[in-house]
Amino acid sequence: MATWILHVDLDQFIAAVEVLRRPELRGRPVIVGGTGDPTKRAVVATASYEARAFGVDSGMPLRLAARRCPDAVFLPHDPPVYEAASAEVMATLREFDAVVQVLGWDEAFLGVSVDDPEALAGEIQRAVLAATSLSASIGIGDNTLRAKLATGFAKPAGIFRLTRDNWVAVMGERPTEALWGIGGKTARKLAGLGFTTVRELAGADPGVLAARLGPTMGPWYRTLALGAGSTEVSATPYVPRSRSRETTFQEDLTTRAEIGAAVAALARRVAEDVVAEGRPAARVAVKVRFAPFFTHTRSMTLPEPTSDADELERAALAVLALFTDDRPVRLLGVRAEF
DNA sequence: TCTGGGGTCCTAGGACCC
DNA sequence: TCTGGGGTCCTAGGACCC
Repeated sequence: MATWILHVDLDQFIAAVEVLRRPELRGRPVIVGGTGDPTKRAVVATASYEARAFGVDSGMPLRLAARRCPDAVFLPHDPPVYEAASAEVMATLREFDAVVQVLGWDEAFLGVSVDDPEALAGEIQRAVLAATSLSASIGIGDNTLRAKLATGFAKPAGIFRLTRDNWVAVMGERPTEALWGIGGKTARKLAGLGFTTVRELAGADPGVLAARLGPTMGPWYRTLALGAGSTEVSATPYVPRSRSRETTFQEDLTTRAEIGAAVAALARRVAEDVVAEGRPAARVAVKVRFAPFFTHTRSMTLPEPTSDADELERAALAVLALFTDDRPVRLLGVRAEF
């Protein structure tokens, strides 16, 4: 039996969960994000395929989404409901003889040993659908990178296999940004070096990449283009390195008093999360996004790690005091690092 | 395009120490 | 002060992902 990595990814997950509890919305453009009011400061969490046909996608400001798709149904983001649906899906995946590594609400890698991975993928899709009424796409790969990218070709509701045998044929002429780990900024830098496609990046000189993109990241981008990825899937529970809370205000804050009060409130929410973690925080960071959209972060190592709400609040206010800019503030955030 | 919230990891410069 | 070299910690920022 051979070893395979399967990447299971739910289709339009958040929108699909919302449609399950409002069946009358099936087939309509549905956009989930913020409070569901498209005139507010917020972005799209997930759009249904019907809404995507209008050019609406995740991360887009709700106001723009409303302009592109005025007839869409806008719904508020409701994380507890998605967490519950996600837990059901993951429990279903764990019923299979597989190592399950959860990547987020709607994704997981499965490490499996089978002769016919497509047959297993089909069984998984049917089991998830039966248990949750949700549709999943499944990528099959000989490592995690290829399995993850394969899912993109499987959507919606399909199965696709990507291995060393078809890597160049499938990926070679695609832009470097198609790789998992290369975004727009890096793609532009790579293009500046003459590497536009995955095939070109695969043939790049690691030394050139290191000089321009850093000693670790530069050569790593080339290995991505070669299709290299981990063959290990780990079920080890995820241990967070930080916990944070942030808020974008509908109206910019302008006074020191209201900014201080908001940071104190965020610090106390973070303190609850730190207590829930059961480990003390070692650093505190404060993020300030000034109008129109300049973001700065300042941080401080605590004299002693702590989980105490008063101490974390005091530390957050001390870090806030390091900011001297008095422009209006549109976002504040507090992060605790362990 | 008036642009969320919650995370991770890497880079680079300066402080500090031996 | 005609003032090296290496290691580690702290901090700010960047890029990416879901």
